[in-house]
Amino acid sequence: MLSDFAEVVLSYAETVPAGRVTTYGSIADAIGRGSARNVGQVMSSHGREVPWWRVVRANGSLPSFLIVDAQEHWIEESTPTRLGAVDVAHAFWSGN
DNA sequence: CGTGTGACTGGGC
DNA sequence: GGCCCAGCCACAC
Repeated sequence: MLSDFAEVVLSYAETVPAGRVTTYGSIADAIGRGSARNVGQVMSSHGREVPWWRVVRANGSLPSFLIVDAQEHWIEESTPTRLGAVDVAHAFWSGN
């Protein structure tokens, strides 16, 4: 059973288009609930059901145990990256 | 109801 | 560039 909060976070993640990314803090901001940490917690427990590689840290990175898999997706979706992390300045998606 | 926890973040040094 | 720290807030105990 997912909490309402988790459901909102996951559905937002689903709306991020391929080749683009959004950040933990931005999601919390966009949905008007919780904080970046909460979003991270949701991704930790339920991220497997959504395109989790399109949800990154504010600096474009992800925790080490995911970075390798994420890079494969980024390459496949032509997401702009730089030094192994997403180039947030170019790939950031604000819900538009 | 109090505490601890965390795929986080921005600021200070 | 890096490290440390306080603030953040939903959730499980």
